[in-house]
Order: sequence, then structure tokens, then C-alpha cells
Amino acid sequence: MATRKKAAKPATEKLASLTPAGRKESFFELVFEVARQIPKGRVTSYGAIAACLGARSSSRMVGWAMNGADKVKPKIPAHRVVNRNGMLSGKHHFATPTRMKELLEKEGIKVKKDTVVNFRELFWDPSEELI
DNA sequence: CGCCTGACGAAAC
DNA sequence: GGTTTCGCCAGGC
Repeated sequence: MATRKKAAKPATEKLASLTPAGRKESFFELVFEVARQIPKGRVTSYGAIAACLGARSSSRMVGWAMNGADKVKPKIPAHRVVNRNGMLSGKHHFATPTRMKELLEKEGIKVKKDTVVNFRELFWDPSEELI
């Protein structure tokens, strides 16, 4: 994602389109649904969700969808979604950069250097367990 | 209407 | 084996 960009993000923080006013069921909703099913104390990756939805290559969209996670009614546990590395790549999008880590630790998940410890063991695959 | 960005991922170098 | 690029899709400007 580097190089191709030239300056910091200008805006794109609106996302008001996802408001409950008249949003339609889209890829985003599917992501939200799956994200809500993530058991407490477990984590998953953007790619896993995307793959579960049949959009393996659209993992980016999953992260994008998470942008609206905060404004959806049932709060989406976006903190349980990390990248394939187990790294808290989205922590910067929370109220505070440490919020995500704190939420995870509160659920019993250890975070070391912005990375979920035992990520592989805590990994929750929607394709297998969600069915 | 076209270009850029973006919380990822896998391939290419 | 670390770093860089492309791909994918959707939304903002």
C-alpha cells in the first residue's frame, strides 16, 4: 500500500452511507454479520471473513467495512478482527490506539507489540465454525 | 466520469 | 527472507 499513495488520507471518514437511514444489504452487512459471530476471546482475520463470503481477494473491503462497524447498531467487535499476521492493524481506527489492545486483553487475549499472542490458537475460522 | 485512497493478502522482486 | 507491487472492490472528491 505504500508507494502508490502520495499523501495522507484526505477524508473518506464519512461512511455515512452505512447509516441505518436506508442502507442496503451489501458486502459490508455480510462482514458485520460474520464479525458479530466471533466468540469472545477469539479472533479472526479480514481475509478469513472475506474468504467465507466468497470474496477471498476482497480482504481489503472487509477492513473497509469495519470502518462502519462503530456506527452499526449492534456494536461490532472489530477489535477481534486482525490481519493475517495477528497484528492489530486497525488499532489506529479506534478511539485510542490502545483501545483495541485493552479490549482484547479484557477478553483474555494477550497482545504483545500490537500482535495477538497465540493468534493461531485463538484464530476463529468462520468458514469452519460458523458454517 | 476518472483518479485516489484504504483497518488486507499473496505474489513478485 | 525482507521489501515492494499488484490485485480487488467500493466510496469520496
